[in-house]
Amino acid sequence: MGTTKTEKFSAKQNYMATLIKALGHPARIAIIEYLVKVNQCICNDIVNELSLAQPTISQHLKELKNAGLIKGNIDGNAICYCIDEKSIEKLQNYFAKMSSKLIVNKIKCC
Amino acid sequence: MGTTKTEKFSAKQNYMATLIKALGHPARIAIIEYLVKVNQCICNDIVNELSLAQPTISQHLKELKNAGLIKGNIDGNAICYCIDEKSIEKLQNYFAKMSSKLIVNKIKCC
DNA sequence: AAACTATATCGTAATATTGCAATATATAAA
DNA sequence: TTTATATATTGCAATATTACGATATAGTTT
Repeated sequence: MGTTKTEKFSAKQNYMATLIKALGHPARIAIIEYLVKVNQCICNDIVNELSLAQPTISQHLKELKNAGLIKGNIDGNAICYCIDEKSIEKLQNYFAKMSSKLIVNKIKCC
Repeated sequence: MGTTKTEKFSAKQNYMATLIKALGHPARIAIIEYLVKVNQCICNDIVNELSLAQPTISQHLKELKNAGLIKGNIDGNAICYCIDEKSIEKLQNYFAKMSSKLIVNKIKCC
């Protein structure tokens, strides 16, 4: 009890849920939006931009990275982060497809 | 401690996070995909489609409804659920805008 | 090497989420 | 009006998430 029953859903459904869940927090939305704006930055830039403690930002970055939403490359003693565009494209495609299906099926609800 | 610091983020960021978070679970992804396919249905149809207990489905429907992703209308002794298309459109627009910004800024990361 | 900078990890408290049995509520059908 | 059908709510156990101080790790600068 208490754990998500992933085995009951398709691999695609679980994958999309993971990707979407990683963005389901305002701090991570803010991080992604900041990265879109500045293209690339180091963790400390985000710590200065958002007012959350460094370990908190680090933890959010880890989740975004695990989900495949961002990439991180070592750059001296810092780590340079940027968006993994493919993941955003996947999200865009997912919702675009869903939207078009909704338009086609447009039958008034109930 | 332990609570999301919503006051540190913009209303738009918090709103998008709420909408996205509601979809960040495979059961809710499956419910939405099912609703896209069948256009409208009652709770019991979903209970039969997914293999989760009725109270679990009811709880997921509540979350989807609170986030504004679905609508529910009383229909006899049942409740007819359908997708609120506006919310899906918002998600589509959000990621489409983000994608186009990423294409414009396309500078190799790090 | 010592001091500085940047980030990750550990540990922990507070809180939230997930899933379901039991039960309540409300309409429909017999 | 009893029975059946459909959904919501309550209560609870298991687990996950959020946030951060303290600390570890690793490269940079002086």
